[in-house]
Amino acid sequence: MRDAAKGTLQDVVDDPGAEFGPDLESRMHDGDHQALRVWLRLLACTTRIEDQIRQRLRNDFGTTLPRFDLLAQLERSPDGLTMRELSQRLMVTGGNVTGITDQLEAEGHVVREPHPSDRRSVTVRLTPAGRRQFKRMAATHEGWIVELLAGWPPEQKTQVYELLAGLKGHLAQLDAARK
Amino acid sequence: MRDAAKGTLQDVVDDPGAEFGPDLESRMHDGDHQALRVWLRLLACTTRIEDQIRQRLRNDFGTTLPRFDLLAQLERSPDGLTMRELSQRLMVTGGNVTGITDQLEAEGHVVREPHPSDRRSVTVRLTPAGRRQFKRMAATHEGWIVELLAGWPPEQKTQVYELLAGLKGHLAQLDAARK
DNA sequence: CCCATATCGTTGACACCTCAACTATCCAGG
DNA sequence: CCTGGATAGTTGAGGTGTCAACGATATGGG
Repeated sequence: MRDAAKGTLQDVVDDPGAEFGPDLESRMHDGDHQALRVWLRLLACTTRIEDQIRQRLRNDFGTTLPRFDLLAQLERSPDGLTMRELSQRLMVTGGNVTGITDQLEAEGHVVREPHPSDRRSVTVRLTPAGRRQFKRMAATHEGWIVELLAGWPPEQKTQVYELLAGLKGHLAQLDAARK
Repeated sequence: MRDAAKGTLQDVVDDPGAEFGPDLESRMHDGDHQALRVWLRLLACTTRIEDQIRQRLRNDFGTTLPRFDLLAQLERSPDGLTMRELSQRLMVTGGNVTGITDQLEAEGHVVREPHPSDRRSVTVRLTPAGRRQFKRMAATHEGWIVELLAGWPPEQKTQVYELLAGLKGHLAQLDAARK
């Protein structure tokens, strides 16, 4: 650890990470590994964007990000999804999906229907009101994302998108190897 | 919306985002804006890494990510930090910092001390035990990050790091303009 | 048919996180 | 001095998230 002559580190060390005010990156040390620097910056950016979206969803639509996310998944699955499928797609636990679905059901945005062939299972479906509400939010939401990501010209967005594919593939591979 | 002849979109549309199994990106539509695609992939990657770290911190050290983050901030501030400073650096609310500090204080990892000149304020400081515990975790943690980001060769890490600087600057600018 | 095993969804305990309200304290203008 | 407005930290309510335990149902091997 802390091998100052590591070579590949040098190209990134010109930036101690303190140029945009104190945030997660302020936990960085000069000798820290390149990967840690990248990770903290990635995390800081993602968190900031997520906070913006959460706040705007609250102010403009009186809803929350997880509710919006669940509606978004249902909206592109006209036949509905099981709790298990929702859990996988949202990358959260089943217990969590139960709670969010309870909320959305109480609001009248989704319904739970018995699964035709498997009595353990439940199919969650968008109501017409839920679909309307989602469509109304989705357009605005997309505008927010465009605004928040305007720090990148289109070519750079493409570049990031493709770089992230590499990371995503590696993470999926680790996941598969871990089982 | 949904202008199929937008041109700058084309370079990224070859990838419907369904190649790594169902996750957040499965909420994508073919006509969606490039920014939305980038955002969902960014979010999916960050979430996956965060989940890994959270799980390993739990299994190997019986602690949580927010507690680790708070210790990390204190570790590089030998004179301690006020609740306000912690709140800013961790990018969470003050009430949240109160709770996490309560936990860490009960565990004997940090202490609250009265601020010398401002009686409203509190200085939070690492105890020797807290410092030991953090150092033990930090080394392992860095290894995890290196492993999880191994999907990128060093040049690509540098590239991402620099691309994210642009985004971060833009977001900080939006923040400043919004007040 | 029966049973071991696995899966689906829910529940409860607990941690995290935000917001809004509140107390205590500081500070600047009168 | 002293009063109004800002700031530091805490509290409580409520949504989000995890994990572990649980009942109900499915399924495949005897």
